[in-house]
Amino acid sequence: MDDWLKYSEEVEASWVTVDLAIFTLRDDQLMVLLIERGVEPFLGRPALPGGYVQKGETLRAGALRELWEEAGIDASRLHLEQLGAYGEPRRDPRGRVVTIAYLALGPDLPAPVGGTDAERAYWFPVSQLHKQSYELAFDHADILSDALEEVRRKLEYTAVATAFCGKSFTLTELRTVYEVVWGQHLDPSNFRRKVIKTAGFVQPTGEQRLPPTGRPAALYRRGEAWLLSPPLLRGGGQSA
Amino acid sequence: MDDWLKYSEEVEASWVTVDLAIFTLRDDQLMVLLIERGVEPFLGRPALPGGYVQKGETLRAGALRELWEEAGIDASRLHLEQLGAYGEPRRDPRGRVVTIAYLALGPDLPAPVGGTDAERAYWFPVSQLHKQSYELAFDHADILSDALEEVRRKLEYTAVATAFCGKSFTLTELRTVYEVVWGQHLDPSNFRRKVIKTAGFVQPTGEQRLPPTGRPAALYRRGEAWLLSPPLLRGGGQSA
DNA sequence: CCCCTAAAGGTCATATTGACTTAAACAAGG
DNA sequence: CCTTGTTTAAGTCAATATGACCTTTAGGGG
Repeated sequence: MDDWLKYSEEVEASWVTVDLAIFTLRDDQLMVLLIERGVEPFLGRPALPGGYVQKGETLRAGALRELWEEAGIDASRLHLEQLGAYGEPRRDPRGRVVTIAYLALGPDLPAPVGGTDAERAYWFPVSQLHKQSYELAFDHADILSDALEEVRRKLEYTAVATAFCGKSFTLTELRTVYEVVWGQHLDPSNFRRKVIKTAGFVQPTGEQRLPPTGRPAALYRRGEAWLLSPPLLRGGGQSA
Repeated sequence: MDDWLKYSEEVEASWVTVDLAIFTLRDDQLMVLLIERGVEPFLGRPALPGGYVQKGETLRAGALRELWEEAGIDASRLHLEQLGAYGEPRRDPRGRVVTIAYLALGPDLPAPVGGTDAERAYWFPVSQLHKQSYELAFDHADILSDALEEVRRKLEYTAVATAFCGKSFTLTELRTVYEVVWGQHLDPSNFRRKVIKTAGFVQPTGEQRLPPTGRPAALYRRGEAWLLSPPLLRGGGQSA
């Protein structure tokens, strides 16, 4: 640690945290997990779940642990990817805190339970975020906004939409993911055609599922491909 | 800082650094800026430029400052975007150091000059990186690999290729960027057609440039669009 | 058996792509 | 001042993909 000395005036120790923007679909709405902060600063304010990275812990492991501690969610089944680092000097009143934001997606997840630092945890509809009175703690509004944009873009050129579905799913369910996340209607027929001919996106399980009414739907599971080529572009309001 | 106390056993102070993967094109080769480390650890080994973030400094400002200090490059004209955070517990032998990696792109840049912590700085051809004997310090090989993949993907759906060109450029120059970065030949005619009809990608300046021989080429500048729709996909080896 | 519903599959005009050809604009050389 | 070489620019065309529809199929319930 010798060569740190000459920086003693300019370099400072930092604390590193992880924050999670975790999304799921509940009754055809895109929901994000928020907590009500149980400690200062921003006590009582809504925030993304997160907390300090611990000794010897990878960033990813820290994200998984915080999700479990603050909301009782086992993220091992989730899609989890890093979003980026947020390190504005004054983003945390307690000192220099750099946070690594993670993006998580999962199928219809259980109601979360509050944890140690979180008074309570709950699913909140993304569509209601703009409502005044909903000011998130720290710079979490920025993080959440970036996370949303990332999800919407990733639906286009990766198979990440399947992370919102169960192990097997119908094409209608998959299309609903796109419709809800993009907030636009897609033509069922054209959507089916594109998805099926996109190599490695989905593969039929051979089984079926009965809808409440109507013809049985074939079930699919994720294919091997992660990157979609060609991608499913959301053009300007079209239908597939 | 009160609530940090209860974590005293598990939470540790960290040092935050920035590292830069900066690319440019020099005589039709993709080059990355490397430095030879002038201090321990990894003294004498090649590495990405980078260093500690200072007090009150944003991460981005730290990246710009390090680039100037270690290679004498003024990055204010460059395209600079965050790549992600790398925080494996043992990635730095000196202790817990989390680095925020930045990706920078610029037009044919001047030969860099060595700085304080860098014995020397130099442009290195990306194509030569796999060569054994070229083992970068820390986890910089991972960062560089991620940066390369990011550049290649971003060429597809953003106008970032223009960052490799000067203020005005010919379509042949722009095409060369794609060809060098993707390592694949593109049909000049089809490339022209796509670029021109992609709204907001480029706009003609009205001026021309005389090539060493042949018909004058029209000059273009960047358009207003950042996201390309439709994107320029690199399919499977085709021509536009 | 008939009706309702949702899935699955088909049609068709238009737009886009990839491969290729042709025309245009300069410099140099005889 | 006409020819040649070279590079940019523009055009052709068959194959494919897309967007907007329509039709058929396979259930359940009355």
